[in-house]
Amino acid sequence: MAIKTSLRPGGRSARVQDSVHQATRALLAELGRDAISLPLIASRAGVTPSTLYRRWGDLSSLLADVSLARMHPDADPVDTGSLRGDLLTWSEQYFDEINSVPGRAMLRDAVASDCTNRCLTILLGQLQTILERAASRGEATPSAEHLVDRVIAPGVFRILFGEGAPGEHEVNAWMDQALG
Amino acid sequence: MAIKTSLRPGGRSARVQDSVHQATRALLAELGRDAISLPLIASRAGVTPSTLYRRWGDLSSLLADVSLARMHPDADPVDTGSLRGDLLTWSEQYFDEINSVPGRAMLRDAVASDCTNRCLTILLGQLQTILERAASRGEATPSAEHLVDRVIAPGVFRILFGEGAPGEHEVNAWMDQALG
DNA sequence: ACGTTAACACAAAGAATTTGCGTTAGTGGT
DNA sequence: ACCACTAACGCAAATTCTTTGTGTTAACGT
Repeated sequence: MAIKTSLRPGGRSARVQDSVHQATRALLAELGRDAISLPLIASRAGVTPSTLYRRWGDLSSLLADVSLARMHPDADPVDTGSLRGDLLTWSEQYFDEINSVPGRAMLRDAVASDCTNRCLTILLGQLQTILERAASRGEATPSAEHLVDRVIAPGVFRILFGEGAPGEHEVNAWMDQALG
Repeated sequence: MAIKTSLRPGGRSARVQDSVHQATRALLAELGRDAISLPLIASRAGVTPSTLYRRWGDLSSLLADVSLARMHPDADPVDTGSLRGDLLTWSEQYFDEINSVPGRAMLRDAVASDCTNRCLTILLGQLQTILERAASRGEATPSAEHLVDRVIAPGVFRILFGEGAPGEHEVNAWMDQALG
């Protein structure tokens, strides 16, 4: 179910959201993904379950929302001095993250709910900052969409459907083809 | 949850499975994905809900199992006379199918449960028959995994995270690069 | 044919989800 | 600053889903 982008972002709604997000992260760390329920989060956050059901719809949507919110303020991708280096270190880190147990759980929740578009937006944003940095260095840059098609998509597909994250060698080959 | 590959595939288990699969397909067609529940399927199939919970675990796993079972006996990919033609017509059909509303629902259920490996197996099987046919014609053939990385993964990624299925022109370009 | 046990039925207990209605507190207008 | 409006929440009852314990059936091996 889609997250309701609150039409009234004022005091109380924001407080509830903060409280719920915080409770979710705490329980996620304490008990793990499979041991938490929506009423449990509600009681920890000091709100009634019906509030969460009306606002988020179900557990998957709430967890995806919380995970994606945690993703935003991550530091900018490291600057290695070259586009190729930036992309390689960033993608390695990215694949490692979503290949971890909580990472895969987040992916599943994101797919189950309907915030895959937010995932893509965040992803494209990260790539964009890398690409703009490269452009400011005078390097020739492909489009972010091209990188997604040639590198990110194969990696994510393997993590979701295949035998875990792609090897470093393979990512290198994909990257060469994408940049060359 | 993973599907329990019944250690006792004899009469009764098989009958129950048939009944459940049939009931699921019927309800899926009558009411749609979002209106069916596990107890509902159980009552239609003439079994108790606890049987379904013990055997399939949850609704996503059951639906994914039913969908994947429907996928197997599909006719072999059409023979267009060339590897490139075979792959293009097959992939177009494949993308159309998983981009449909029930197709996307199936994908979500497959990701939510743990039968993504079965998805990949079926996929590789289809590609393999196309590749073997091409090999028997004397054509040079890439590996099935390479095709997955270069063509299938980008398409599936777009359907899951992006703006729907890739255009025919784009698939053509991907295919050219994968084959050439 | 017989013993073994996986798979199922039944039912009760427990948890999650939905829903109706009253209340609180942002929001916009005066 | 005050007031009217209503989105968002609290509460609680009703419903539905899920789990679990126990007994029974029937498939499988010998």
